[in-house]
Amino acid sequence: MIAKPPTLDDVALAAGVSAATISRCINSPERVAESTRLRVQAAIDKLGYTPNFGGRALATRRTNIIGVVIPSMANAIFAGGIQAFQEVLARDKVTLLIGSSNYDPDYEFEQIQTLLSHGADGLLLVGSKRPERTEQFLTSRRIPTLNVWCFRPDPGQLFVGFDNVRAGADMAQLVVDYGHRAVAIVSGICDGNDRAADRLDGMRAVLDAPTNGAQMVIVHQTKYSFEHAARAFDTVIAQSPRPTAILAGNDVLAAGLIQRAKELGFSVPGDVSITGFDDIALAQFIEPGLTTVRVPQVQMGQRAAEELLAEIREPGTGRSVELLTHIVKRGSLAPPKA
Amino acid sequence: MIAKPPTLDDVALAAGVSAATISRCINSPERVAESTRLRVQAAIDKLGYTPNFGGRALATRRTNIIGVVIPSMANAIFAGGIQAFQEVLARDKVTLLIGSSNYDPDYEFEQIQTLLSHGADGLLLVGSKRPERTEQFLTSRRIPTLNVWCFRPDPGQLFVGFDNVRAGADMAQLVVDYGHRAVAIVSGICDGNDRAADRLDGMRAVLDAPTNGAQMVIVHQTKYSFEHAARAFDTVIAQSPRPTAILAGNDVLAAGLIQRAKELGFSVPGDVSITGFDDIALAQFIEPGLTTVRVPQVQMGQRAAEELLAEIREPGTGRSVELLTHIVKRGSLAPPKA
DNA sequence: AGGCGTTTTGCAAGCGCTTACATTGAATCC
DNA sequence: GGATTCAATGTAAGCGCTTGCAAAACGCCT
Repeated sequence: MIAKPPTLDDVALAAGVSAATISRCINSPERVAESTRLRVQAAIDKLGYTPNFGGRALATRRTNIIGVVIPSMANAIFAGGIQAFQEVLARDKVTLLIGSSNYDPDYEFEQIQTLLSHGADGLLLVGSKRPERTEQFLTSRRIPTLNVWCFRPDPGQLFVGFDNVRAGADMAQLVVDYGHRAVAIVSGICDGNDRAADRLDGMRAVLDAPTNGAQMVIVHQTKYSFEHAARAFDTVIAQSPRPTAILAGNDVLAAGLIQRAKELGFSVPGDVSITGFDDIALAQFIEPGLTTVRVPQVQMGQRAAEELLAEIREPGTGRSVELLTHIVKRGSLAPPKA
Repeated sequence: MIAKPPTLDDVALAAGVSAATISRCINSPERVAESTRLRVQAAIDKLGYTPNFGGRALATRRTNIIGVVIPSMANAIFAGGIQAFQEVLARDKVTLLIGSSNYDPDYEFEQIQTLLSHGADGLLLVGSKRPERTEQFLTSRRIPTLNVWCFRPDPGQLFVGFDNVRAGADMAQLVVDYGHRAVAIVSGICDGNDRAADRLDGMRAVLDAPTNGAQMVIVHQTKYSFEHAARAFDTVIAQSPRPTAILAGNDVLAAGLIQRAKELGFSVPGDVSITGFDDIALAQFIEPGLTTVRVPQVQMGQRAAEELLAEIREPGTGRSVELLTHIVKRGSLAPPKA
């Protein structure tokens, strides 16, 4: 015997008022007389009523659900930011619908469609560039969308993030300032990943600048995994001239590089310096500690939530926010020997 | 000029058929003639139609959304499992609504309510024990619910997990077998966290068994953070007799303990052995590598998805699954000196 | 050509909620 | 005391979709 959940009408009957009054009790209690409100509340409690989601969504055209597509849940990079994002949303009873794209633009598109077909009121996406098809879909649907982990002076879009180009350049500059002349880059795969591409661009610009006297030995792109990073190390270290520093596109890569380096008997930073990007928890536990770019994850998540909520409630009111990164110096970067 | 998204009727008009036919094209294409289906599909594409979520939810009483409440997104412990869970669900176009409880039963209850009020068809929860109030709410709503990260022979509930008691006992036994006699435990906070409590119970049972000749020096409960773990180390190491091994309730704690130990000049495992639990990515990067319990996260996520889907489609068909853990030996556990 | 069984399609009744508008009744003002 | 306000409540029209039922169309047989 399945008890069908009570509906508005059931409550209305029990409280001896019309359904509309119940609805008002829930959505704008101030428009209802104190006495009736109490009576209605009693009926609601007695029946254990909760509003039906579909009915409400249908009538209001709002779901209070925000969709999020992150490249991956499997590593810790996005976790902190999402946690902060969700905490802010939870205050407004807005909930997260989450999908992951595995760094694949096609799959990202699919996830976006799924999220929207599930009624998301707005979208949080990572990065700024996506295929034409996706962009079109997004604009044609006029869904409030906010991009994180990047920042571009693009008036048409909303960003809460930081300048990957500059952050990459900063790190490269630091490495050059330490005296490294032969430098390698192990980047994430840039195709379909503007953050990786931007970081790489920034690093490249510095290393290629003739005034720095540095040489970019090799740029190696690989997937974000410890195993791929280990293999990348083998390739990179075999170059000639052998790089005295390796700039990694993120901390996962850096961790993999360091581990492999040690495995092969290279000392870090003695034989080779290695830098990361993101400052995930891992960075401080690796031996040596990872010199890396700290990304203001929590702040990014919070601001993103605020701006996206604003944009959803009143299109046009969300603001783009540029956050700053800074380099955290630990032991993995040092001047080259001799 | 806001273009209202096209509705079924719009498509019907465009294709010259009735709305019902469009609906059937989408939901059971085999019941529609090839020729009309093509015509309808063309109209759908032309108008960029996507079904309205509220309408569909209202009519079918299904949302294809599954709610998940995890204790925290901020650390990596649950990420892998959730990723696997979501991958399986994505195949069936089911999406995840995620909330986090911050290890607080009250907050968990709130999140559960929010998820259900957002229309979740089913629920994935971590752990098995929750306050009476929560249990009642859950059963009164008859929502298909599956618990992960634990396994109990409770016929009324659905589990896909492992036996934390046994896993904890196994690790304690290993430590005793290595010859440790003075052992400390740094556990997560057990109140409201049955996984932590179970692990602790398992460890305790072994250490208290008189035949083992071991002594449990102290049990210290603390929050899951590196900082808390560091402080826990200070307390634990000051006991007398000084423990030669510390069993940590999870890897985050273990990592914090090891870091603090090294900071204070203790060698691990020379002066003190430290073990973890969960085998997160961090475990292999710490120096020394962490001896820990590997939890079959991915498998757990996948099976959980399958069983929960089954239970939702046909209540009573979901099965509980017990998975096995095993210990991964790395460098952090060794026999005591002398 | 008529009859039969089998698709294929349309009709129309909801699903549960919100909200513009109408109605009621009480309070306020000349 | 009657007109005027205004707050509190009710009425009813959707919101967009699914689905049981009935009608129509079709293929095939006699």
